[in-house]
Amino acid sequence: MVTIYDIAKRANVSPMTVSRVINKSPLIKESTRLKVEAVIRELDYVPNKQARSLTSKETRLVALVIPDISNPFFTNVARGAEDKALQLGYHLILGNTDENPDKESQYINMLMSAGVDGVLLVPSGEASASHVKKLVKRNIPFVYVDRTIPQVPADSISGDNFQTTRQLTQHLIALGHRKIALINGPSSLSNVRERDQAFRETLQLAGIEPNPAYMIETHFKQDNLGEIIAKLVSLQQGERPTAILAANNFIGVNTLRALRTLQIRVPEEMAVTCFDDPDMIPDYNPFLTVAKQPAYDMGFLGMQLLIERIQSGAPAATRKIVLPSELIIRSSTGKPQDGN
Amino acid sequence: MVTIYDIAKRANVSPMTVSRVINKSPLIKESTRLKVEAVIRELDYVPNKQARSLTSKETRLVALVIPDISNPFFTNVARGAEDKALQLGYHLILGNTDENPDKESQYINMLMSAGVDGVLLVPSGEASASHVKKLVKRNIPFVYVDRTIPQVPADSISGDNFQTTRQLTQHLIALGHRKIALINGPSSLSNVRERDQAFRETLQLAGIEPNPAYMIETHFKQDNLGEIIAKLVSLQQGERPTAILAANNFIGVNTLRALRTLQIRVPEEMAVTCFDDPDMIPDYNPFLTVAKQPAYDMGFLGMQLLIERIQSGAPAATRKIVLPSELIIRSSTGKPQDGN
DNA sequence: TATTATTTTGTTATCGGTAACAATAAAATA
DNA sequence: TATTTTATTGTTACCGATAACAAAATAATA
Repeated sequence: MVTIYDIAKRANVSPMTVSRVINKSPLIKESTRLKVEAVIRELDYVPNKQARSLTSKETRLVALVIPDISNPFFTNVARGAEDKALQLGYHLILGNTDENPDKESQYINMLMSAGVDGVLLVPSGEASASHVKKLVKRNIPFVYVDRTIPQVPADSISGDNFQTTRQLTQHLIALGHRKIALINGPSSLSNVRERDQAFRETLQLAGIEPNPAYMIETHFKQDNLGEIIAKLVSLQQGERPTAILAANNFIGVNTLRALRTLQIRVPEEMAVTCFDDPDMIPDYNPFLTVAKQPAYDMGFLGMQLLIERIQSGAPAATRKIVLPSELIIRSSTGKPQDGN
Repeated sequence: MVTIYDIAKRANVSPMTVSRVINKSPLIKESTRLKVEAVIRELDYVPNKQARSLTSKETRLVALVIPDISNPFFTNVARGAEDKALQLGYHLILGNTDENPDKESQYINMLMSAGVDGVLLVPSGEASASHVKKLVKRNIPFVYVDRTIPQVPADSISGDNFQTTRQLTQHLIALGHRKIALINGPSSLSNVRERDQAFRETLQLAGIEPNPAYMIETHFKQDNLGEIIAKLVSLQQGERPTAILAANNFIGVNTLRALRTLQIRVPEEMAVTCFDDPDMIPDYNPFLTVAKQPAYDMGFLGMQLLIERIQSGAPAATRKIVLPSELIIRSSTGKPQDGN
């Protein structure tokens, strides 16, 4: 490996002078700079970041810890985060937690050891608090994306869960639905709690009393919702919900799949809508009515917040950015059938 | 930051002893090991990888350089690569090139400086040769994924372009199509050349002479194919193709979009099929007939090849893995209409 | 118990850079 | 020309860990 010592010898200067040239120090004579630069090019020298980090204390590595890159929502978050990181000269390390706090904890440990300058984190629940505190203790900046751990304050960027839930619920109500089920994620997630609350409030504002049988808690992963859906549709005639609001794209798709198995037509017999588009490339065969959250922007802006913190260009107080989402009405929602 | 020196002082041993404990050296007395481990836990010590890398010459960082994580094909590659990397104790750095050789070159430079131990690369064309050679020069192992640069040999993992193209083409021929257009990527990509060749051969084997007007070269990015498709369908009556084979998912989707704009029905007036499923979650509203390449496996196995090379557990000769794909027949392909 | 062998621990130098200070060369001033 | 400033360059020590060798502590043997 070519080092500054090799360059120094060949250019007949001291290593320190080479270091100064590399770092564009202004107190270098033009002639020596040219001489050194020539040798650098000649030997194809690339500075060793490990050695630099040892004194500078920064690695220019940041991590993005998300549940699953396969979820199109997080794919877009990742792309946004990567674009901003590249722009500011940082490298992005990717980690999938699968909503598993243990895996998340393992990751955080590895990342601290790898010396990342900061972390963009989608926490997997209350259980994340303990390892997030480790980041605080080590003074490693981090930014919450999509969800937060209220006990451990930090900058955050997320969708407007209240506005979005209201929008989707009101869309269904406006179509005439009054028996609406909410299939939500685990209540250990802050965004889940907000969606739950907004859902209840919106119903009540419309004079509909929330029905506990319609409030279902599951998780945000790819999975089989057969039982849950079967139970819902097997409710007494007149009790069966006419619409389902899925709290994320995986739940939305799994709901459709379960309904198909049960041979229940969408939207005729059951309207379905969800948070986040399940499609990366939605425009060729759009079907689901969704509330599309600005995933790319969340990643992009989140990375910006993070790097500002890293470079201490951020105010002391934690910042909270909430982005609105867009309701996209397609064909999975319609009026309820007569008799319901 | 807590260092081995802090641990050493507190445990009344030398730093070297601490180092030995951390590295599980067998020549440490049980009692001192326990004593040191206690202090390590007490002070919440995490070893500094930068310092380690300085002597060990390895960072346990690997990079995945792909065109665009937003393409579901590469999303799956990424997930596979990350899973394997984690399993073997490596961190994955993600880079999007957007099929742009300059951006790719910039990345490779940054990655070399970051000291990655290896690179999983989807090269963006012949122009990649120059920066790939830099990796060779620096002795940084890399593995080609999906495509290769034949001038610069290295391990590779890709789909079976011949078998897959044959499958798709034969599927169309079996349906009765004889006028089939191939909308391919840029011929600077090895997989594009293979698909082109396999397409011609399959046609000829069926006694169909490839029509130059049906062989179109574009690129693999999200884009508007309006003009290209308009030109195709405006061909003389009896000359217009009845089927389109798109060489990747983006082209497939863009083709559908352009056909819809032109109000041409799929599959009645035009059958459409493509490489790679455009859907991350395809099972809720499947439409496109596709040849699904095992993207996850490509990432997973590719990472395995790479890390074997890094740890010099690989044979000297370059290895080439070719994976078969699966034909998924859905509703975007059908028999050609009468009169064609 | 003295001596040798074996365990276990400590010292020193090094990895490739850079900060802090020292020294030299060139330019400005007396 | 001698002296002071200023512009450049060089030296030394250190970042945190580890390899290579040295030394001390303990156990085994005579």
